[in-house]
Amino acid sequence: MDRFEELADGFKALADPTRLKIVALLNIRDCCICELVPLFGISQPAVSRHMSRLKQAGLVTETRRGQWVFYSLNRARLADFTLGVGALPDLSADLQKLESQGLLVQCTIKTS
Amino acid sequence: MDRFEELADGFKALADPTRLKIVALLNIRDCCICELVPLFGISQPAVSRHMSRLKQAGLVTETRRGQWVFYSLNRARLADFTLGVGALPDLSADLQKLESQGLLVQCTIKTS
DNA sequence: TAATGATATAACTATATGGTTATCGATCCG
DNA sequence: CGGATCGATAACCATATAGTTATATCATTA
Repeated sequence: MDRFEELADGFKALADPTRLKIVALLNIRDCCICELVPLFGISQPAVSRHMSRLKQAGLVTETRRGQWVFYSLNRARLADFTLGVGALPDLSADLQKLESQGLLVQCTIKTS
Repeated sequence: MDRFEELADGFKALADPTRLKIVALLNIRDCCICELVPLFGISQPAVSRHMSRLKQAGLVTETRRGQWVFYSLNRARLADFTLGVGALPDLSADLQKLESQGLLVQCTIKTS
């Protein structure tokens, strides 16, 4: 696969509004699938597959903590496509809404 | 359409290796369709539609000169998606190959 | 061990995408 | 005007994508 195909694949991973929102959210805080589901109007498997796509593009990494899998933004990789994270709208309000609804996971388990 | 959809549309325009090559080429020199066709293994209508996609995303502008339509890179717009043009491989060699084959248009008509 | 909860995967559907060939429109030139 | 060239559009086809529901996998906990 030549460089253009590699780059195109990366852009494909970013070429979806839901995945861009995921990136914007992970820029604020590591999240697990169950936190993201109520934010988007889509099913858990749909969120999971979006995350797989981001993972395959190297844009996120995962860490299992107990029964949850937390996803982190790979900012260095994101920079490869030089999407300035600052260019994304701030979604703090959405997270705050989740928190006010008690939907944020309070994970006390240490990273394995 | 919210900001995320707008951004996603822009990334979609960049999420194709042929279009990335077109961007890389336009970064070197304005081109018309007939110059690009022999560079890619695809038909003239296919190149034309790729260009439409880039045009719709605001990434290129067109200028008719006689029977040719020259396309220019909108670098400011490209910066919106902050793809550093420098991140793209240099395709000068391809253009030189075209030139050596006499396939570059020598347009003497002034911009209308 | 059994039940529960979080993710991932499978199978399916509808739409989007990227290619083709055929054809239309516009411009230039004899 | 008539022919030739460049580009755009139309119609079609194959594949990719993003969603769904159902189910499997893995970890926690009673």
